[in-house]
Amino acid sequence: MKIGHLATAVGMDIQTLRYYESQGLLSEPARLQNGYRDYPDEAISRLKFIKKAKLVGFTLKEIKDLLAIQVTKDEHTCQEVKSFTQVKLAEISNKIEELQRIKVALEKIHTSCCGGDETAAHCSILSALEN
Amino acid sequence: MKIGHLATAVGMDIQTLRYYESQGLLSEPARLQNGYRDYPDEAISRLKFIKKAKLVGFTLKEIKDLLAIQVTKDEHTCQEVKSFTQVKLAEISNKIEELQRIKVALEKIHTSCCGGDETAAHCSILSALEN
DNA sequence: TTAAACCCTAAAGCATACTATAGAGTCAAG
DNA sequence: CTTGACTCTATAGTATGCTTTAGGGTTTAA
Ligand SMILES: [Zn+2]
Ligand SMILES: [Zn+2]
Ligand SMILES: [Zn+2]
Ligand SMILES: [Zn+2]
Repeated sequence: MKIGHLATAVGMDIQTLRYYESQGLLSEPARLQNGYRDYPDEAISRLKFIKKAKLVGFTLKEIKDLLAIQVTKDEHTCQEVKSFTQVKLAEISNKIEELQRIKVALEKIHTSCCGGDETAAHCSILSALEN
Repeated sequence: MKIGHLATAVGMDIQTLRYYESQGLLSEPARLQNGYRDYPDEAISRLKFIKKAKLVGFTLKEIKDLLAIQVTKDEHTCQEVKSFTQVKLAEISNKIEELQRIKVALEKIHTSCCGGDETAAHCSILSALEN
């Protein structure tokens, strides 16, 4: 399978596939005599795995590690795999908390402003940022 | 006031101040005869404004715009200022929603995994990413 | 006088995940 | 035989907010 075909099959674009290869997420495929990449069918499932993992927030580096486990499942444990989701869940929870903190602070100054069309000389948002 | 003093006063470091200057958040200060920057006292409050604005999620570019309004409050309206917090609130809400979507999806696959120390051959996390 | 502490500029590096550009070879159809 | 579609490599650019590096001047206290 040539790269354009693969890209279409998985809904990614060609440069992205070459980029993933450069980052070690996709192993170097065989080459045709003209030098074109020639992917095996498994490349499709590997890329779908990558897509799903991205959807749940994993970085490419993490996905690379997950893929390494996936191809040698027998040599790894559920514990090991679960620690990935554990860590990522903690990260995401922290991000959410941080954003909620920001949101609350922002809402507070937002609601205090009259939003009118008089001059901002008395604006409580600006005052809040000044003090 | 020299840059080191100012940096200490606001708890930022020197390079950051020079960076802010390069980005137009801090106006170019006067120079001493030896070429050293010589900041007026107002630089402190300006930097505190920047810090607070960062804390509620504004980017440097947005802060630059807010500062421009702040120094000419009379020529701007509350409406105008409030639109900044409005937009930012929407952005943050979206980010939170996206993260919560991810979190739910991740929790789902996380809890389905036994987390045991047998081999990952049957791991439901890997299966979830494969299908 | 000399060493530490402070200041200067310009440019590059970092992290992330691509995206774009330049310059060039290959292939199939008309 | 040429045009368009496809592929290749290598390199640089994007966004964000710094941080680091390199290579030098200046000031102050001992
Ligand atoms: Zn008002
Ligand atoms: Zn207002
Ligand atoms: Zn298990
Ligand atoms: Zn498992």
